[in-house]
Amino acid sequence: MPEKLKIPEGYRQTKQRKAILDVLENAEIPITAEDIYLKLKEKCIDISLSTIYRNLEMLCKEGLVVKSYVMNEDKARFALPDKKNYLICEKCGKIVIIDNCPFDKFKEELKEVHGFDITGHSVEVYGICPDCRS
Amino acid sequence: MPEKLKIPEGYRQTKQRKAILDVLENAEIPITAEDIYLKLKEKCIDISLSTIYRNLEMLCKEGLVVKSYVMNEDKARFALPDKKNYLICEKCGKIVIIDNCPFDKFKEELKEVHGFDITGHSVEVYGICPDCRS
DNA sequence: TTGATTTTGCAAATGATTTGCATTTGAAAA
DNA sequence: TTTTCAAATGCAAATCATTTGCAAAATCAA
Repeated sequence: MPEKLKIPEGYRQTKQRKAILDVLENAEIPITAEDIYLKLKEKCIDISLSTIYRNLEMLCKEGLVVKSYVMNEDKARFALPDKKNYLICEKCGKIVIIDNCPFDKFKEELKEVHGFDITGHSVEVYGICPDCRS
Repeated sequence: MPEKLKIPEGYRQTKQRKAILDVLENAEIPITAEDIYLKLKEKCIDISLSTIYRNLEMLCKEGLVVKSYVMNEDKARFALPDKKNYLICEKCGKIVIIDNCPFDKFKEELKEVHGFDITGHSVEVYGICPDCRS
């Protein structure tokens, strides 16, 4: 049961904003701006693409959403932070979320070696999914 | 001493192709198509951007080059596979290559859990570099 | 309810990347 | 070496995701 995300302090509660956040909360995998547009259109919520992009930008800046790119795709994908690490099948494009990303263990080591304070990371793993292998 | 990369079998040896590969071999970090264009212009090698993009696409398909995106940047970066994992400073944008990516150890686990045959991965880590912290 | 301010929608602008096509070039064959 | 032809290039135009300007609509505090 995912706790409902709140629109960050200082921003107004618009129905578009809430609708976008709602789509992101219910998405299984990272989705594109257009995916959001279409999903909302299905629910008869009319919203302009620029509004979607503007909100996505705001949500990323506030850290509620993470933007990423998939190889050979020409558009950005957006997801809540817990869905930012994923496997992509090179054949069919299927995306599977990696839970419990082991990368966290590596943060300390990175800090020691490079002196960076790590604030976040994004992992994309490519492979062939079971369905495509057979 | 990096061994000179060879243009893949089945493709012609053009001077543009060799020049692009040469720039990539000498790059410390992932670079953009335009970086390549400018670097070659410095060396008085005139080449069109479309040729660069076409070759980059080919090199990616052949696995000699890896494409990636950096958050808040609007263009793709390209690098040899050994430079595909990196740290990015959120303040100054500095990029530092991660050698010996620990992710390899995780491949087996991913295969077991999700059934994917892993073919590659890309890791971007964000943080604040030592210079920007102080 | 009002008013100041934020958001939105629309259409136009942007900018990286792609594509069509005529011309040039590499390399296999003669 | 010369010939031959598919592959590669350069240029300009086309694409297409994303951004931006601006007037109208919506939010929310007073």
